[in-house]
Amino acid sequence: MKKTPRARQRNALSREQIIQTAITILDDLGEAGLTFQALARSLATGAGAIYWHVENKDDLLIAACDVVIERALDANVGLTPEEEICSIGLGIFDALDLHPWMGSVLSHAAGSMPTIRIIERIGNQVRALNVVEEWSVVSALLSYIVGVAAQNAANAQFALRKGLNRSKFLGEIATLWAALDPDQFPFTSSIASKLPGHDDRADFVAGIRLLVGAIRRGVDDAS
Amino acid sequence: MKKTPRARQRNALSREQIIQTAITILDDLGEAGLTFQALARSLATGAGAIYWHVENKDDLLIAACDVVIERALDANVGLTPEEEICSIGLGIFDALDLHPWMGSVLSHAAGSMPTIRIIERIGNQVRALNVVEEWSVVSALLSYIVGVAAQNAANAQFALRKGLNRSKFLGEIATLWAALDPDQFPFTSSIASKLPGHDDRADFVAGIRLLVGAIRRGVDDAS
DNA sequence: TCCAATTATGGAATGATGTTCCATAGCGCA
DNA sequence: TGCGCTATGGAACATCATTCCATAATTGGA
Repeated sequence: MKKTPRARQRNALSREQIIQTAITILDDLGEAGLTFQALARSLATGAGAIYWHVENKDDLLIAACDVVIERALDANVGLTPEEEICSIGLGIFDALDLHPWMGSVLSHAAGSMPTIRIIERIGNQVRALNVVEEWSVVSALLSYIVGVAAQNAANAQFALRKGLNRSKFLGEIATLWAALDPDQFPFTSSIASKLPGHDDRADFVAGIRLLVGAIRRGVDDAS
Repeated sequence: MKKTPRARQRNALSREQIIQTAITILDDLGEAGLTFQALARSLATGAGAIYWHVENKDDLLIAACDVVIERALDANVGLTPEEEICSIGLGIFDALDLHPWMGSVLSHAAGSMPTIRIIERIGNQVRALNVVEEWSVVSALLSYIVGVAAQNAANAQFALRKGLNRSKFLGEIATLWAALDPDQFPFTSSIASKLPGHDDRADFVAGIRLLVGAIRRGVDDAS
């Protein structure tokens, strides 16, 4: 037996501890706030020591993302497949809203753990719907959910970096859009006023329902 | 009159020239390849000079993105609104596939020019459909199109960075997924084999058609 | 035509970051 | 007690974006 992971140092530095600390820093200071120096300071150690437990920054970010995603997905059961898919989507939307740094991580984490977890949850519900092209449907739902949630998170992150709250941020964009040349950008300039009061979360669910409804209809048509 | 933008230096350094060179570098070397040093070398100047024409790297990236998006959107006319929306989506999908670096730029460019251009094009078509909740619909389409296209581009970028071509990359992920514990990840492990042969572009259009169809149906139901 | 102001340049400095290196400390085991 | 493995932490390194600054080119006015 070579593998005896018993107590090592006095104050053991563990991968889990590193990931948790990273999440705290990311939540508090945003994506740019997580540096190996800051992380080392928080953990009262040096940057080099962290690399013993973590491959590199990407590895750390994906691991952090995975922890949060796992938590976000463990709730909701006993609903219809359609409602469950909405619930999964909302769970991810809210998680990204709370942890905006996850957006860019999820985008660069193709095929890795956090994505797999989401696919698995959606996939099981889609399978329960007896769809023919399972993977196409799951792929579309995954892309929509992650894509929209990430977009929303990016706005939050952007607002945070500029020290504005969400509504101030949307107000600034609205002002910008309202000032556009109405001849060149008739639609965008006309829609500007509706931007601040807009409920992104509600539209997000509406989009999922649209997709799920269309899928359901496809199944019904075939039968 | 203070503003006389006539010929300045012998070999004038212009914003347009900088942006074009940046696009070339981004296409050739990927996102990480664009540094101010590399850009200065290509332009036979110093890094400092570039800052006279460009605010910072984000500004440059957004401007580069805008040029490509503008080109990608200037085609197609004379179709039905539904088909035009599909066509716009495909234009963006293909542009991101050809220029994978645009994915992360578009995600961080909320409310700025490239996004405005897309919204404008989609918005005009949606308006032609006489939808009640215009902005909600446009918002959903925008998110889906940019989200899915960016996700696809991220895969391409990731594959590029690992020196693999697209199918080798998908094959690697498929192997990874196939090796998952079937008890813990029944869906993902079962779907692994279908990953490499999968046509993302076709599914992308299918998703748009699903959304557009649902919107259309909503309009018909109301009338 | 010459001069001062403005516009523009390019290369050197700055500061921050991810990552690697390395001397050494803690710990289990013989 | 000493050998070897696991860990540690801080210094060193290379790379960037960005800022600074001395100075060149150009222009508009006297």
